[in-house]
Amino acid sequence: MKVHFLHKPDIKNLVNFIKEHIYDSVIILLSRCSVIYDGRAKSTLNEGDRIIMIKPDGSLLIHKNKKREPVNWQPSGSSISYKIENKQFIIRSIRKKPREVLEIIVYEVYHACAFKCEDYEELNLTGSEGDMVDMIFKNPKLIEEGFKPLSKEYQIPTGIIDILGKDENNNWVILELKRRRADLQSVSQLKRYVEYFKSKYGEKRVRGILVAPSLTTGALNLLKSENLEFKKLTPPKKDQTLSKKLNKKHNTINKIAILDEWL
Amino acid sequence: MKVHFLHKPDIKNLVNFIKEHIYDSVIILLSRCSVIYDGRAKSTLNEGDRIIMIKPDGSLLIHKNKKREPVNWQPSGSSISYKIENKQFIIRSIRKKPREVLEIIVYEVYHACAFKCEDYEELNLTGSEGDMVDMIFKNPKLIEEGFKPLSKEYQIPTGIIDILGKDENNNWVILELKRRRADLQSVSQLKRYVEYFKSKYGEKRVRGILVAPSLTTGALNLLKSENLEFKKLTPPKKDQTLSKKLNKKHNTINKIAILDEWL
DNA sequence: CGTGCCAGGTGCCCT
DNA sequence: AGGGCACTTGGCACG
Repeated sequence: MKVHFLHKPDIKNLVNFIKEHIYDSVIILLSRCSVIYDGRAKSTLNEGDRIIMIKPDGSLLIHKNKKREPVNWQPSGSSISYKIENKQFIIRSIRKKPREVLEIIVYEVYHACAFKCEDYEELNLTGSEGDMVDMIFKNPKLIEEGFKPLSKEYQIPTGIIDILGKDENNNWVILELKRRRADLQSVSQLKRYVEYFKSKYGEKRVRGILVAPSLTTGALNLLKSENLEFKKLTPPKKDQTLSKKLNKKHNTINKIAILDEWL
Repeated sequence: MKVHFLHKPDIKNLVNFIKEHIYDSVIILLSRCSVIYDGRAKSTLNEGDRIIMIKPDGSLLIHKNKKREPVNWQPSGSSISYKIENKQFIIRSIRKKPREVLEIIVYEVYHACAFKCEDYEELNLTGSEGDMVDMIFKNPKLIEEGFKPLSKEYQIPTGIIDILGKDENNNWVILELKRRRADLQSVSQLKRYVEYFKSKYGEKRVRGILVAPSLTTGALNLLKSENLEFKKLTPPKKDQTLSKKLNKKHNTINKIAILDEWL
């Protein structure tokens, strides 16, 4: 059975339900609750309707009716316990390191379900910084004619250089890549690497290039005043076989079932 | 009615269910699905069991059985459409800016619920950077004897200074606060502000202090080599009335119902 | 483990 | 709308 559920369960049935499915299924509670959290920070949340999700890996999410982010949570690896107290159901999640305690006072559960969530597929994502790195190593002249990339993720005391290379005049070239619009922080990061290299190899022999699809105004100003350079480059989205397949299927079906309309 | 649900719905009932509750209730689908996303990046996710959550504000989450983070999502403000295609249910979410399209091919819905999620309470959180700012303004000698904070969030061309002040010798003092262990990036940030101030007021008249509970090794090294300073300070967790109340209640109840045990 | 840093980061606040 | 940045950031990869 994929899904078990209880509608408006009494507290006894709820406890048994949790006991049966915890650490095995994803448990979802549509509930009225309040939340206390104490850990890296500390928070309280008064009584209201929320969705509680408890995953088999110990992660716990409490969602409000808005936004992508949970209002409270505990990451995977946390351990769950629960008890009845004065006819209220209390869920406690404890994270060991750093020590964080989350406590949910559940006043009412409108609906509970447990989902034996079987999933053997991983996300296949493209268009990230790593794809930019690959692209530049395959085709270095995207940076400039004569650019020779030497190593990626090159470690120095002040951080990790995305791509280290040399230009046609044998100057060191430090690339800092950003998959999205680069900001002040990106410039500071590049500057930090360049300054270390300059202290080692001399002012004249080191260049720093920020590689990104665009720049904020502040970043551009700082970049110029620091004699750093900018190269416009957008992260590539690789052709994904599956994506194509699904889209094709999609299109084929469209021809057959023309009447289908988006609602 | 707080919660409506369908167990193992056929596709027609499912469509009506969605039509009835979308943009009004939080809809949760326990489903087998695949996902295509194209926007800032691009991804595919093959068939598997996942939890789909659609909130009234247009945010959409697709959760696997692990981790705190959704595997795919769309933030609030996105618009949802859906249709039947070859006996499969397809959900499409479109975000306008930046343009991002998410498409879920739903092969099977094991269970669907819609939750009229009424919530008038906001999270009350303490222990954040803002609390550190307040603490320092209330008690400036936490930084050092004679420190005078002058303004918070002081804007300069290269960013925003957390706290700007003067020391007892009338030097400018720039504080960069971190609520958690400070890293290389924190030092770079402070350095960026300090360098702007030095270029305006001269080398000798400007100090930079990183204020945080601790430092990474790399950050400490960089800080020292840049003649910046460190002041150990941990963000305060304010006494939260509600938290106390709940804990007290909790304790009182414990005395009454001693037999309750954590499971 | 700590260090460093990317992320489709998200969300908040300010101009 | 763009900028700057905090976040209980989470998550990953590497030493």
